Amino acid sequence: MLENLNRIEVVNPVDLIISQIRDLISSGSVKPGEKLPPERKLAEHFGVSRNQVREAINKLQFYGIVKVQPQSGTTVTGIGIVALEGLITDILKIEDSDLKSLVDTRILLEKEAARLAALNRTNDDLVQLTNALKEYKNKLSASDHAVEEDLMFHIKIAEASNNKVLKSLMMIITPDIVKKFIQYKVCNVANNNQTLEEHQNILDMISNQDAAGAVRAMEVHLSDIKKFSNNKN
Amino acid sequence: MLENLNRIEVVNPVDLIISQIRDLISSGSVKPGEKLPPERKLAEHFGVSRNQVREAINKLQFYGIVKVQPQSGTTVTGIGIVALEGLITDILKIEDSDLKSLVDTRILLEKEAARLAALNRTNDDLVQLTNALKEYKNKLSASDHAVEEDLMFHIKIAEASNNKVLKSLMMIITPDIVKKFIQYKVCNVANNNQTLEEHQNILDMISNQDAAGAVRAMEVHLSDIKKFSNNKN
DNA sequence: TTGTTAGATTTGGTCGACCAATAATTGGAT
DNA sequence: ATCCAATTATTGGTCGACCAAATCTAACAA
Repeated sequence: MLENLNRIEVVNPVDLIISQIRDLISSGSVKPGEKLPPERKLAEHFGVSRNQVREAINKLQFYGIVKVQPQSGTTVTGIGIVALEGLITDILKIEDSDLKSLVDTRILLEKEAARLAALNRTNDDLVQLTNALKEYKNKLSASDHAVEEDLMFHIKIAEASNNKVLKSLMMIITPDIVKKFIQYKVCNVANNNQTLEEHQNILDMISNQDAAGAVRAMEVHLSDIKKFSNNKN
Repeated sequence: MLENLNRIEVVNPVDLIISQIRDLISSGSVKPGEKLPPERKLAEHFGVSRNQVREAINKLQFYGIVKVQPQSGTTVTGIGIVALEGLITDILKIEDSDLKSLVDTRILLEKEAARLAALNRTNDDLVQLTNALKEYKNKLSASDHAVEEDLMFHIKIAEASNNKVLKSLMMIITPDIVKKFIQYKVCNVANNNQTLEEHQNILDMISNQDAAGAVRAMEVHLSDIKKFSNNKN
């Protein structure tokens, strides 16, 4: 019965304003490098309050579409078509993605991170990794729930890879992975002692600067997760 | 002379508030799942206006640290340590990264996207890719500057891969790549006709569902860029 | 004609007050 | 004692007004 009722579309007004401004850019009215009309004009033109326009511009700034300069104006950065193809809503909305995409992509990044870490790690990186592993062990013996420490170890690997972009991307998807894992209660599946051993293996390979070995160790480590995600979706 | 003067630290007040709230979370005063103190209390406690607190909370919501529920409160999501290790500032600040990291990571993502696209592409994907290639060709013959159309083709490949996360990540780093390319004037280096041919090759491989071939074609296509980035940094 | 400067205007940033929806409290009926 | 409805308090959201910095204008001097 109820499912036949149309879902009420409660559209956020700022999202509407965002797409309006987007149209302004994609139609060519305002080209990259040029200034957006002032907030007051936009507010008047759209028939909304200035605060709504401000919030919309704020979001656009987050996405890197525009850059606001106090007491001067808001300029459109030269990112062009890419962000305008109705894609804005896609960026950073990974939470709707299916678990498989998330895990597959994570594995891709993690393997590369392990490889680069084996090649580029400094001695300080090894210390950091060892510490992270130790903290993970401690947390495990205390509370048998150490998702954050687990992921922290992986983040440290990304750091050791000396590729900031890789690290940033991993950090972008990591929270979503945690969310999904908690949602599906993956933790119960994992054997914590085995995880610990696998972490140690990865660390050894990185320590020995064995790139291929590190990739392999990481692959083994993530195989369980991959299996799980394949079953789900 | 001038370089001996200390640079004036013009710290954004909201960033300070953000770290204050972060401390509130990492110190354990507010655990994941619990509610943050109301905006008014926070404003009073920090001795700032409520708007500043609102803006800070807005940013935290963007980063996925908290979730605001109108007329109810702001709850801390369970993302834990990861976002708190002083890492917030790292996320999405890819623009400071060196070109090599950017290009290396892009190549990693692009090869995987090409592989998955060859495996998963639908007929509609082929139409989209063909159109994107055509638009690129048109723009080239008209203006010999078609960076956006070029990248659009790559985005379409990511779409055809049927891995939303991969696509999102590519879209996150793409604007930065464009920026760097314009900065270093990479466009002059590129031979546009050759690029066109390479795009056609990739499309053919994807069309034939030849995964290995698609990866290879993508590798060839990006090899010039890789060479360039290796020389720079 | 050109360069400079004082004033007016426009800009995004900030603030305090008010709004509607939610949550908490309280009072009474059973 | 328990449950429920009406009331009150609290919450994030919205708005219009004001602020200081940047920009523009134009008048004046060289």
